[in-house]
Amino acid sequence: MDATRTDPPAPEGGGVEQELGWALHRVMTAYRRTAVEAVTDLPGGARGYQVLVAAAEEGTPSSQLALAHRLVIDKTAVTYLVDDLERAGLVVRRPDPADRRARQVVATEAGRAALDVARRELRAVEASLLSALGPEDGEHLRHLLRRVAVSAPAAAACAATGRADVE
Amino acid sequence: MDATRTDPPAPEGGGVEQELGWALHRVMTAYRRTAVEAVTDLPGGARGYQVLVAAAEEGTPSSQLALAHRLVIDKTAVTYLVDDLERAGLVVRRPDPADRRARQVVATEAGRAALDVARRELRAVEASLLSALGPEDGEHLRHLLRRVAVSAPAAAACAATGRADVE
DNA sequence: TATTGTTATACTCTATAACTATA
DNA sequence: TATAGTTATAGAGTATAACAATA
Repeated sequence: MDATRTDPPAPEGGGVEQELGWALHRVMTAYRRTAVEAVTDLPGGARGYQVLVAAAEEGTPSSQLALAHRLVIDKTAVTYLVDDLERAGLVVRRPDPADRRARQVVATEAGRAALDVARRELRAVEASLLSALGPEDGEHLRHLLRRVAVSAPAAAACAATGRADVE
Repeated sequence: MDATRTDPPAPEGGGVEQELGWALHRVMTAYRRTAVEAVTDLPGGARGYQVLVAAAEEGTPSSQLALAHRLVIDKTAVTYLVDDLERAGLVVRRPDPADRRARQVVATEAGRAALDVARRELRAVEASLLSALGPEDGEHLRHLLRRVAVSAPAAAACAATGRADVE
């Protein structure tokens, strides 16, 4: 940093630094910032990466709507992301044999290769983000975050599924 | 939730659920979603709240630029947020006696009152978000997040301060 | 009638550059 | 020349509604 800054002196107890929202925003911002650089080759950036991860899973022929629910992004965004990934040859849309409305998104060989590369770079970025914690606390943070994420109501699903009972 | 969903069956080990980015995004989304409802009275939503928190701190006559650094939002956004908060009578801009270019942002009495209300509602929202963890693990997660947030490079400051040495 | 996927549209947040007034 | 604040603008990300095809 600079030597002539005016903002470092804020070590108080009641400041914004104590706010959960502040910490979440700051971590999220730092993560996004470094992550987009790590997966800059993938269409759709960090979100394209998540779609690719889901598409590369075996045994889970995800429909686009199921993808939207799991990734907590709007189904309209999934359309764009899959468009871009498909154009890049990383995934393909297959008709669902059981439901002719639905289309399964699966990764191609090129997609899996690209995913491997991206995953490695992303893991490095994550490690550097969590480097302030030791490896143990870093793993602990991942675990706690995952628990909260799983328990959090994916409220986006309400709009995505067209539920009308949530006035 | 609904009884006829198709996405719950994804309990695999290698899925997106293992991704740090997935957990962060999902937690952040859930937080933002509930937080904006909790502070719906405040101009600027969750970010307006953070500005108000900083403005209400004693002994820290924050300039707008210092605010931008701490909150990791662009200085141009601070202008809008302070505009709205000032129009609502929650903060005022005071000239910095030591630097006629700078303007200190301080909360008014009404601002402090609104902050108290908002803070209470936000604390309840946070508790419900972290309710899946016990009170102990919840506190632990806050602590770990804070450590990462503090250590994370506030890269936004580069653009905000006009540093030119970062290619 | 309800759901999957698509398109169109708007709104928020973010990022950058250009401008002013001070230093 | 550099900094604090403002304004304008463009780009992501997000949200909603409307539509076609299918269930």
